[in-house]
Amino acid sequence: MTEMNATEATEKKSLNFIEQAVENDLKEGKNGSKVQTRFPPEPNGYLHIGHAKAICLDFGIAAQHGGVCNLRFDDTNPTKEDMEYVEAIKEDIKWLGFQWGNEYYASDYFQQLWDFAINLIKEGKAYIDEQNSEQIAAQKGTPTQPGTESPYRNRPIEESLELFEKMNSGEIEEGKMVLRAKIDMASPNMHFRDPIIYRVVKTPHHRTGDTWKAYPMYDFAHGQSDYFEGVTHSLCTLEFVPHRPLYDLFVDWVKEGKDLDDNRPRQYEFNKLNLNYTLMSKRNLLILVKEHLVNGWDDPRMPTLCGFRRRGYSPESIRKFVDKIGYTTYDALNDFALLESAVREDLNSRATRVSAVINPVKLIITNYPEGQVEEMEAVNNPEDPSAGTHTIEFSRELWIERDDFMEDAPKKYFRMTPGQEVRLKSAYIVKCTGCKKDDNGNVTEVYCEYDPDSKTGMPGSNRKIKGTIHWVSCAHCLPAEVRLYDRLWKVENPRDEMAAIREAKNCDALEAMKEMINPDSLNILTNCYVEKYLANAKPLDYLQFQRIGYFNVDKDSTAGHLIFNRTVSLKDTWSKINK
RNA sequence: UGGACUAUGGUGUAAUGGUAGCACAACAGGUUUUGGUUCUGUUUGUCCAAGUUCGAAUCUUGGUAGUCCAACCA
Repeated sequence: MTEMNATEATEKKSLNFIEQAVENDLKEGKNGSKVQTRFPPEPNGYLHIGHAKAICLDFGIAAQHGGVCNLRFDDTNPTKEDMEYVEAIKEDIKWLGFQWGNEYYASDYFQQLWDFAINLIKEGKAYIDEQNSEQIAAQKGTPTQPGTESPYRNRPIEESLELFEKMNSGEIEEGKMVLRAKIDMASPNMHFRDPIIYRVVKTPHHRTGDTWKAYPMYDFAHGQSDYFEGVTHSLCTLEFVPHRPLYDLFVDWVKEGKDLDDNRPRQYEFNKLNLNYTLMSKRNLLILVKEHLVNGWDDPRMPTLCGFRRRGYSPESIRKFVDKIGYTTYDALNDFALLESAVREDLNSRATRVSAVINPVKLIITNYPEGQVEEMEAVNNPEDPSAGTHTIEFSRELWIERDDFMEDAPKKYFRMTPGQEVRLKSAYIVKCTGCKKDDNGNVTEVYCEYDPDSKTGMPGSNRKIKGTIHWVSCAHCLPAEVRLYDRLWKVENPRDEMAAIREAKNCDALEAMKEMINPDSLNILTNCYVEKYLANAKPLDYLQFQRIGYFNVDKDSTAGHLIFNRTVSLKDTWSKINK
């Protein structure tokens, strides 16, 4: 854990149920009172915020007890995996603020797992099944009915041994045979009904190439890998609860006499993250990317960590959010507003305040001398005096937000309207005198007169003025593109909704997605102006466009074409009143 | 109609047999050179029923509702 901030570290709170279980294990002296965890992603996609929840726990539990958390890539299915994902995953974990101990790969254990499988065959605990997947599935039974035994279940050990070698040598085609553990076809736990533990895959593996043709399944790799590494607490999400007895069984088998009874990994399960208006599963995110419904894994509308990063979320805000939602065994649906409150809270304390006008209309100060330019002092962050100030040029012609002028304003409108005084942030108090309109009645220019004694810092500025608006000087600003994001999905629970649509329309995932997607999730504004101070802003410089929201420079931004992403808007009580 | 798991304000989460608390959201007000921030206050909750107990959100039983499990995915 690298950069925990003070509030995170000192905020004392009750232990979650996993932390309590770990404390308890320690007290009982299990695993020699040692803690070791692992974060085990499959390199088949980019990490999303649900993974962040797992990462915070895996690394957090280890750190709490002076243990280590290793990174282990669960790369047992070469058809889906790629080194591109390995690199991206490592980058995202580091960005989140965590450092793993060792970097392991399940593929490093292929030989050990193979040897173990051979032993099981020799002990009569595994056999080669030559049936196809349909036959095997049919014999599996149903949750309410026991399965039936494969005709190959009791074949001679020598035969299984020989065929297993052939599965790996390339002589056997994919799907023609599998290795199954001989357990219990009548078990109420479906995972015990002679689970497939090895299958043939001829796609080259991203690390081991074509060395192997027979690959272990998840259930046959995970527990053993944990055991090989010395993992004590194997933390995963709730859908693996039914796998736990199998996890324990295989660990028992692989340990067999080789280690102390108590020295073993134990699986603990917590609820995975569900966010409303968000689709989380990697399978579906992959469809979004492949079908170009979004612009890549790091599209700022994606719930991926790289998406949040590009959008302008800080790693601290994501950790804060994860900390707030907690870990339980309840299948919760979290409110996206909680994540937004976490990022606002974090960015409020650190973002540099700047001036940007995203929907401009010209303001002319009719009594301000033409050609005159003043340098005004702008506070970088009122929450943090040490952040200092920067200068911003002021002149006769300014851009202000179109929203900040109304010819006929309602009673509580504190902004620019004829006859009303308003403060230009960090500059002068002005009184609106009117506006000019085109033939269609659109306002083209707004006019005002300034009070020369009211400059910020001078005594004359200490007047009570209801409204303060931001501005940039027309002759001293930079054009910019601003991208406003809204939720990607129209429905609150896209996961359930998608299932419902697919059921009702008998359609594929893509079609259901197209029906749920929010057509207004991206709004590109090309006619924006920002103050010159932003000429050299970089991605990951956290910014607040005053009175608008938090923004971040997009990775595609250039000096000649500035692009900003809105991370999240500021809370806006006015728009609520106005409704 | 098999097994496993779960149920606390709108949402999430605490309470470990002893005052139901916190955060977000919502609402009202004060402060404010961001209608931001901040501060104060308000509204809203133990799924149902029976039992055990001096005492139950917590333990028991029975309901009800939800989640997961029948991939040669992880």
